[in-house]
Amino acid sequence: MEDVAREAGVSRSLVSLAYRGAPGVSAATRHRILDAGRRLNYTPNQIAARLAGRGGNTFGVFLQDLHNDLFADVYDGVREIAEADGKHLVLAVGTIDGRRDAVSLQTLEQSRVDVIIATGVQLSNADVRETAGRVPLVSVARLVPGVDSVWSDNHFGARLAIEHLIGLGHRRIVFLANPPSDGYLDRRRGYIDAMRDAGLLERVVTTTYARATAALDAGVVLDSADAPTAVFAHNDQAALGVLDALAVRGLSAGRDVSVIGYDNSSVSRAPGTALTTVDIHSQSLGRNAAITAMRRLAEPAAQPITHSSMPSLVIRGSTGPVGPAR
Amino acid sequence: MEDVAREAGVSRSLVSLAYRGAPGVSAATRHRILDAGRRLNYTPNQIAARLAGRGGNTFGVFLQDLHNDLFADVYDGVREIAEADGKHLVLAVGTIDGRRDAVSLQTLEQSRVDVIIATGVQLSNADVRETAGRVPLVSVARLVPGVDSVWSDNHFGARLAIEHLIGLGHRRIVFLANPPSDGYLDRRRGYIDAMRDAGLLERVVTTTYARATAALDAGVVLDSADAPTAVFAHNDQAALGVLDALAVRGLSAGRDVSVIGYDNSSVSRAPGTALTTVDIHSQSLGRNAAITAMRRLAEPAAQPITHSSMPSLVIRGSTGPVGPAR
DNA sequence: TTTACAAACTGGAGCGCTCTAGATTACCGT
DNA sequence: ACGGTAATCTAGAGCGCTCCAGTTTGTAAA
Repeated sequence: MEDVAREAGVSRSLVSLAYRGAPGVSAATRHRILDAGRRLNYTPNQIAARLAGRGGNTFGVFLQDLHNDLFADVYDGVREIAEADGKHLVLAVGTIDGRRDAVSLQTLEQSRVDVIIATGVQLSNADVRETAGRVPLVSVARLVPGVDSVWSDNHFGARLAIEHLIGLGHRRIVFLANPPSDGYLDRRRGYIDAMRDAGLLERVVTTTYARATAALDAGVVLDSADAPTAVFAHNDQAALGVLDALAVRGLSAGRDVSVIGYDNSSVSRAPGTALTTVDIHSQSLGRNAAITAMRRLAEPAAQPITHSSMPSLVIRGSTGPVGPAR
Repeated sequence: MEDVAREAGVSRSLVSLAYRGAPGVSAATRHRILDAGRRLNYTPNQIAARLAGRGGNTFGVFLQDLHNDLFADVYDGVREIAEADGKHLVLAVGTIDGRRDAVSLQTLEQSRVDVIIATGVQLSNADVRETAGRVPLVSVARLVPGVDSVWSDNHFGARLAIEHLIGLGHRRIVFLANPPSDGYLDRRRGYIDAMRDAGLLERVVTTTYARATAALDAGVVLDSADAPTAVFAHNDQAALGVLDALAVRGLSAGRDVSVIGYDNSSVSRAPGTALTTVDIHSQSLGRNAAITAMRRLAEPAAQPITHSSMPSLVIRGSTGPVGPAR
């Protein structure tokens, strides 16, 4: 920067302003500076800028796993808003078993991002709250009491799914559940409540977040004596696993067994998949998370913000009336 | 850090060493320091560390798109190696149309990553070479002359695919191609060469990197008068698009029309998809990219490294003998 | 011409760390 | 007891930028 300043015959400060597009630099001088920079092959040093600067323009984004489309959808939403506002995004990726979550969040913290937008964190509410105590954090698609949350009503969504199945005549409906943990219990509860209300027997089978495991666990259920006529999966990845298990058995989704997912991640939209699912409007969740993050930065001391939204049912080919066969 | 030093009764330098787990700090002192840090709620500042430090432990990773499993696979491979070596990873995500690639790479450059590992860049060879001139760069799954590349022989892979189809009796085989651009022409050439060698007529239909577009373009082909009995897609995403187009038309992949993809991204493995594809061993590509990056850091002036590997065919359910019907 | 005020520009302090070179302490054998 | 080596520890410079508090220049009103 020193060199560029000398080359352009101005002070370092002015070079800084010019590169940031800040006001207070005449058009002619700005042009002269950028030209000099180009001649000297100068690239501003983001790192130094972030150390010296006041901050406020870097968002950290935590994503559980890159193999799950949902998180890509959320990211798209965050990016749309953040980018329009000139914010930088720093990514941290977790693992499907959640074992790296703490480390990944710590990385973001140590990179001094101004706010963390976290989706798919598998830490306990208490742990999330703890990091949120040190750096502003907005939780996406999960309600963490006391922490900014952009959230979709999972209890209601699960109800929506079950009522759809019941409407189709299904009575033996199993819930293929995520590992029980703080913040991810409401879909399960929604299922149980909906089943009880209908006077049906609930049956919960716990699986993991991995598609392959879900396929395995679904397989066991499908092969059991009292196999269900419908399975409600805790998310789309798991539902795809169910579809896998069906395919292996030569069974047809929607005809032989109905399967319904959750998230409406973009993969479920594909005609080849045609998964009936509960839409949490993930991209919009991402957008709202970014907006919430900005609000938080503007007012660091404000009360925790909770943005709730209602999911909706998207009916595709993987659900259908209960057939005579099973 | 100053505060922690005072609290622990040592110098700032020693606090630095203690937090980095560097040698030259007695066990007792280290413990005392970390304890003091905990008491004061201290978190090291990565940004300041990177500004002051010598560098060499931060990798930048460019991924084309989070919706394509291939890139997640590559990332997994990179992460495995990088993490084992204590390297930090900084991510930059492009867009499916490649329009943001230059900006994303610039971001990495400005974050002063020590080396960029790039997969799915849609810039020209010249442009890639230019950034590679300013910051060490290793290109993954694409051969950029003059730039470190970890690459799989696409020409050979395409041949493998076509020969498999020909072996099954197919003669009308269309190639659903990616937009022609530097570095992504070899699958197309491999297809053409293989077809010519077999005395067959080549038919190339260009599509994009988006699954939905591929479905559309495949649909047009499938509906045409001289519809093919097999389609070879430039990658798995496009192949999934073909599967979508088939599903919409009530056609069965493998029975009515054979479809073969490219990449063996993890989604193609799922039993519900069962896509025959060419395996580029993406995770291994990622691992080798990380290793190459380290080599480059160790010897900045060495000749460009090219790591080639041979793809292999993975036969699943989406290909089969040409039927009587079509 | 003088005064006033905005626009354009500058110098220097400081962000929180790492690194180098040197000062201190501990420990060993003789 | 003593030099010598290794293990600890410390002071201070500097990484490349932004920010603050000015100083200078330009321009319009008096």
